[in-house]
Amino acid sequence: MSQSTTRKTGKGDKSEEAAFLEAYRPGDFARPSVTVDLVIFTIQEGALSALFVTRGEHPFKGALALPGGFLRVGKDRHEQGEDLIDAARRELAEETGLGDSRIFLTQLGAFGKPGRDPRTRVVSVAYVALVRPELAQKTVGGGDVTHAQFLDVDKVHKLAFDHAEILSSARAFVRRELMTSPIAFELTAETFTIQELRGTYEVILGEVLDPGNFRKRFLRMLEEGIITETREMRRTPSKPARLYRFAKRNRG
Amino acid sequence: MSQSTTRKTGKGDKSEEAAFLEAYRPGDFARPSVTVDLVIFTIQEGALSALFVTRGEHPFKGALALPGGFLRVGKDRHEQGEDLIDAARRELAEETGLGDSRIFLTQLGAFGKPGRDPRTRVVSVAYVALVRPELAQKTVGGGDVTHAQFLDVDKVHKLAFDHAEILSSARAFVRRELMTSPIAFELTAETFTIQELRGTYEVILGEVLDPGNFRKRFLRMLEEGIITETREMRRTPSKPARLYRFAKRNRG
DNA sequence: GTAATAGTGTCTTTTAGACAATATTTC
DNA sequence: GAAATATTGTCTAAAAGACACTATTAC
Repeated sequence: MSQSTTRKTGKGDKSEEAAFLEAYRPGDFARPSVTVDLVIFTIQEGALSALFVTRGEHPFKGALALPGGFLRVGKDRHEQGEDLIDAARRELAEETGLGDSRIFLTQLGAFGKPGRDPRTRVVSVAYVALVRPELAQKTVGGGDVTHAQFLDVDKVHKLAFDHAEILSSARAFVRRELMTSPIAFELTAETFTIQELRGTYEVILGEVLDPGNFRKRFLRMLEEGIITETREMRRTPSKPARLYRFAKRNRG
Repeated sequence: MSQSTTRKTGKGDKSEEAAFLEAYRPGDFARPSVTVDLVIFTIQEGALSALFVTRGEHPFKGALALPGGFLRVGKDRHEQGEDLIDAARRELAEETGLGDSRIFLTQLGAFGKPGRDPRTRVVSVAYVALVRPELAQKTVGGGDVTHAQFLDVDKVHKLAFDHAEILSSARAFVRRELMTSPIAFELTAETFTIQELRGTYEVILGEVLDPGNFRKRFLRMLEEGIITETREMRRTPSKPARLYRFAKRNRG
C-alpha cells in the first residue's frame, strides 16, 4: 500500500522500478526483423509432404518457400503483441484454414544466419505442424493449384532463403520424435488399421518395418492405453482388418 | 555478364532481382529486440550448477539472471551482423573468459512471450553451454564473488524475466540429451574414473545408478571406441581406479 | 480354389536392472 | 585385520529383430 519507498536492496523498491519503467525509452539499436516460418507436414500418396508457397515477389520470385510471416509486435511496452506460438497458429490458419487449436504445433528453433534474407537481417523462428491427411485434403493447400500446395519433400529441391535447411532440420526432428512420443497419430486418420499406422512410421522413417514385429510394438501401446480398439473393420483386397483409434487426441 | 534482362519467368531474372534489392528500403514495422541468453552448466560440489549474474539495473535490479546480451545486427543489407551462435560464443567468452570454440554450445530455442521483458518486446534465443569443472574453476564465474557466479540450480529460486522457464527447459534438455549423445563428457574432467563419470550421470539425472550396471554400459562405450583407457590410476580411499579419457573431444 | 494380407508364434540377441560375490588397496 | 570401493559375475525380464506359420477374406 505504501507508495513512498526510498532506497532499499532486494525486493523493496517496487515503485522505484515502476518509475524506471515509466521513464524508459527504447534505445535505437538496430533490430532484426523476426518472422515465424512453418513446416506443415502431412502424408499424401504415401509420401511425407509439406506445404509450400510460390513466391510472387522478390527476392526469390517464383521459387518455392515455406509459409511464414512477421511476428506482430505491439506499439509500446504495455502492448507487446502476440506470442511466438500464436503467430505460428495464425499463420497456420491463414495458409490452410486450419484454425483448430488441436493441430500439433511445436517449435523447431531459431534460424538467423546473417544474409539469409538479402533484404535485411531476419531472424526466423521455425515451427513444425503435423496435419492428418483427412484434414489436409480439405485445406486450401489440399485443393487445386492455389498459391499454397502440399508437395513430397523428397521432390522439392530449390527453396528460397535457408528454407531447405529448416526443412531438413524439421525432418530430422520428426524422425527423432517418432521414437519417444506418439506423434505418428498426428499424421494418421481418425481410425486406422495396424498396417496403416505402420505405413505412417515407414514414411517418416524412410524404411520398411516387419509387420509381425510392428504388431507387437503396437499391442504394447494398446496395453498402455494409448490406443483403443473399435468395433469396426476396414475392408481390404483380402482379409479385413480391425480399426483402432488414438485414445487421447489433441494437445492444447 | 549481361546486365540487361527484361521479363522472364523462373531463374532468368537475376538482374531484376538485383535491382529490386538495390531499391529495397526496410519498412517501418515495429521490430522486437533480439537477445541471446545462455545457460552455462557445470558441475560443482556434486551439484548441477549454472552461471548467473546479478542485475545491477532495472528491471529486476538485484535479482539473479542468466547471462546474455543483444544480437549484433549490421547497418544495412550487405552487413547484417553476427550469426546467432556467434553471439552466443561472444557472450560466453565475455562472461567466462572461455573463448575456446571447443566448449559445447547448442541452441535450446526461442523464448518470446510478450511481456517477458517489461521494457519492450524482446525475443530471446537461448543456448546451452557445457563447461568441464576444471575449466569452470578458472573462469571469472569460478572465482570469488564477482558479478557472475556458478550456483546450484536447485538452490536458485527467483530469477529475472522468464529465466526460470529457460533454465528448467535447459535442464530437461540435458537430461534428454544424456540418453542419446555423449554429453556427459562435456561435464567431466579430461581423465576420469568410471565412478566419476557415473557421478556426472547421477547429478544430471538426479538419481542413483548401480555401479555394476553402469560399468557394463561403460564398457560398451569402450568397445565402441568412444572412450580410451589410459595407463594412469586414480588413488582413492581404498582400491585405486583406472583412469579413462574421452576419445574425440570437441565439436567445432 | 487361389491370392492376398491379417494376425500369431518361435527363436535369438541385446539391453537393463537387481543384486551377490570377489579383489585390491588404504588405514 | 578392517573398511572401502573397484571390479566381476549371475539371474531375470523387457524389447527388438528375423522369420516361419496360420487364418480369413475377396475374387
